[in-house]
Amino acid sequence: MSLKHAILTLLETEESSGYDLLKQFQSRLGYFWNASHQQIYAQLKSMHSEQLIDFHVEAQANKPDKKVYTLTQAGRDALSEWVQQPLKLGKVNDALLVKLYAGHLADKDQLLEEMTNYRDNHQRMLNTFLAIEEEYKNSSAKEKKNLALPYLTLRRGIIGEQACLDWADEVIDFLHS
Amino acid sequence: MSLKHAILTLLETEESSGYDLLKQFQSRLGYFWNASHQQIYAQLKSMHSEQLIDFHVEAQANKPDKKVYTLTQAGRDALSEWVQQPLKLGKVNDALLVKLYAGHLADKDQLLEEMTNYRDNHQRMLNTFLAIEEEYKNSSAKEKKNLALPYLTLRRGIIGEQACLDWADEVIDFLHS
DNA sequence: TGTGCCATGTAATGCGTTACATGATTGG
DNA sequence: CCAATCATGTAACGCATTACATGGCACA
Repeated sequence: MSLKHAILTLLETEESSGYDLLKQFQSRLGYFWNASHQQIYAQLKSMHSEQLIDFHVEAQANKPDKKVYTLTQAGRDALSEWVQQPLKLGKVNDALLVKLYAGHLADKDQLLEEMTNYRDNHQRMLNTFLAIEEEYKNSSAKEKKNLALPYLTLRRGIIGEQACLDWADEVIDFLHS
Repeated sequence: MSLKHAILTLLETEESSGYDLLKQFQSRLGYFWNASHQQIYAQLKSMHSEQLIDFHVEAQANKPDKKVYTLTQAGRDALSEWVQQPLKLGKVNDALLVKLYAGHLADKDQLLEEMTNYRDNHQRMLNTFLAIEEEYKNSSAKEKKNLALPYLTLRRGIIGEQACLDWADEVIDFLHS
């Protein structure tokens, strides 16, 4: 049950609405967590009933009202307790690899298209991450210090995406031969 | 719903019991799919009721009987149809990155232990994969040709694990500084 | 007038985890 | 004698996906 902790982590940095959290997951945090709006709203509701978070409604000009959530003390405590606990290894479930494994049942062009599509998607992600890295590198020494840990998670994204591209190139080469 | 297709893929290569499938996921296929025995047995049951697979009971000396499953024609068809369909991008949910992001709430030693543990696990995986790669490289030309696609999925494992190690080293360096 | 963004939700179904349950055989 | 491996399952619960639902504002 870690969507809960991902949300606590984001709220610890800044108060946000469900919609804000969604946007964060979709953009710069896409590397480490993904969740649908339905999941997020449901989770916020249940966290509120557990009193880990609180909210106030904020009216906006020309936009719908939003519920802005903040951590309670109990939420802060739950988060630091969780950070202290050891994790177990995450599991890998990669449908693309299943498909490749069974690739003799598809035709080469089909697989090639799948692979180039995969490559393009990861190239796009990598570009996004590299742009964020540039921003980080151009920030002040003080900011760099504050953002050191988030920066390391970004590095995971960059290194991981680069690995995806390297592998995709190997596969594409093979399929072309 | 892809555990189903992962199982079809394995059965397409060779008939297996639920237990055999579990072992395959745990060992050499660990990189691309993981599933618990409960999940596997439940899935086999439901696939059998959909008539994608068939089984016969095999008695063994000094071991419990086992149910050996094989693909039906419908199963074969379902698999090739699935291989033909485009996939959507898999989602990333990495609790370790959430933890690092919120790492200012933990103490350095705690994080270091978590990271070295992570590093060790991935080193172990990498070693396993490299050993399998050696086997592949020493096999006959004919076998190499047959195993070309599974070999590419293994490459994904090797490249991915290497990326984990590189990243872990960056993080560990940072935490030591 | 239609597309897309902002902003929030409910309901049904499907997938995964945890806990519980059994029982023989092999090797140290 | 104890632990591990082989081999199979049920039941309860929690997490994720898909489909359905609403409604205003901005921009072309």
